[in-house]
Amino acid sequence: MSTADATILLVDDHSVVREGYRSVLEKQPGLRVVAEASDGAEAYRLYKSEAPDLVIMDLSMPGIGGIEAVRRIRQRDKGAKILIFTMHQNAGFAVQAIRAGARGYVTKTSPPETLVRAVMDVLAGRIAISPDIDHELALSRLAGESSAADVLTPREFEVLRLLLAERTTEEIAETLHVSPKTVANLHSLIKDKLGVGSDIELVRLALRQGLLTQVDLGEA
Amino acid sequence: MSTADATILLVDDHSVVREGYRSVLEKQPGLRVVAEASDGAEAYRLYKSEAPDLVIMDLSMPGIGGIEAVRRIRQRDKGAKILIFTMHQNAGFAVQAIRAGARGYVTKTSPPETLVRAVMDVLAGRIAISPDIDHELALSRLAGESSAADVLTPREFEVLRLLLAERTTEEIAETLHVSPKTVANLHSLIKDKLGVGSDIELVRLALRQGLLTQVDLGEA
DNA sequence: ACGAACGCCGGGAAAATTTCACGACGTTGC
DNA sequence: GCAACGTCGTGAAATTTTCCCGGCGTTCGT
Repeated sequence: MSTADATILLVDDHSVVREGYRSVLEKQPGLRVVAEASDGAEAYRLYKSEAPDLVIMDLSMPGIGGIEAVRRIRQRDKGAKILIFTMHQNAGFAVQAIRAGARGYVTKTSPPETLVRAVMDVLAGRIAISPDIDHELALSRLAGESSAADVLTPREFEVLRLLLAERTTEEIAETLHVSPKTVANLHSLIKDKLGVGSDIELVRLALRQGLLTQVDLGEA
Repeated sequence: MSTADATILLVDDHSVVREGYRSVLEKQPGLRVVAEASDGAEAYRLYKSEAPDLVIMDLSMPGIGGIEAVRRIRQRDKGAKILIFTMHQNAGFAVQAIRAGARGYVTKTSPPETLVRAVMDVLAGRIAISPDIDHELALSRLAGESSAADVLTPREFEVLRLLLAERTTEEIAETLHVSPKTVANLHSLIKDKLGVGSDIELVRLALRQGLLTQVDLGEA
């Protein structure tokens, strides 16, 4: 393989799924998978040490999620090329990911060609969005639809995600390395921005917008 | 390849993910992937036409889900061997799947060896459960698996229902003709009885137990 | 280059809520 | 009849939420 091969870092918490990416990508000449990570923190570490040309990242992962990982990597390296590859066929997530600095968003239901095409596009400096998400975005645009993703800043959105996923304010503060006070302030601000008065309404809103899927309810 | 190869049908709505299964499985001698489906209905059709020795199936898919597909296949063929391979690390789902007739339940976070091992076990007629799910099941068994419905008194249950449906403590107090303070007391007691620390967890618990359905969320 | 605007972080203090301890009342059941 | 329990409520303490504030860094328009 040539020294001009584009190097790739895969990030997904399912090893068999990474095997799938790898299998598809390595059939393409000019691409080389050089590292794999199973969560956001590991992704950040490997990005620093490997400096890959492209990161392909899932969104839902334990600990710091994909959005936060994108934010951190881009904060360190403004030119980083990150392609989101996820099961979430949700325009709100796509908006957040792109805002955080991702250069592409492709759903896992897409055929392998779409993924390969997107990888090439992002490597060439273009933004890549899979057709189904294009459609979602078009629909939400047409509907006027002010979603959570539109009114919240990336940080707020990340905190919202963790509020829905984790347990206590303290735990969230720790994963984000900020003070519990900050999380509490953000929590309050989020409810204000979304126009809900209670946490219960907040969860209902998140459910309606597909931010929390019924199957994503975690352990018993 | 020998005619004694075990034939496999893969069912998952993510093509790149199927590529992962295939890559892992075909490294094993004696296994042969003979068909792929991307939803439950297609899985059923292909099961009938291909009569594979084993089906590896995801749970969350468009249209009829994995559980329903298992049920249909088993209804047609009581000896069908179906292994669930899913992201849902949830004991409840595992119980449902096994009850429906699946012979194994492995999470996608498991290493490839675990999947291969489970495939072999199921082909040999054994039930295969991945270690993390074993653990979940053990925990829920130990916890005595208390559902909201049986630890709460009728009044508490009613208040819970209203908490999920209405907006404020005051509104609930009015519909019940009691003081807001009483509602707050009950609210607190309910969280205590159900062992949750926050309203967010409370909603998640309610969702898991089917107390709040997605359709009940009002308008978009 | 500069100021304005905004996102992000968190302290302090007031306001509101949650939690706890306690008692009253009625019903059920042994 | 009396013990156990569900229901309702008060008051006070503990905790959380909310609001207001300033500091810091980045982006953006002029």
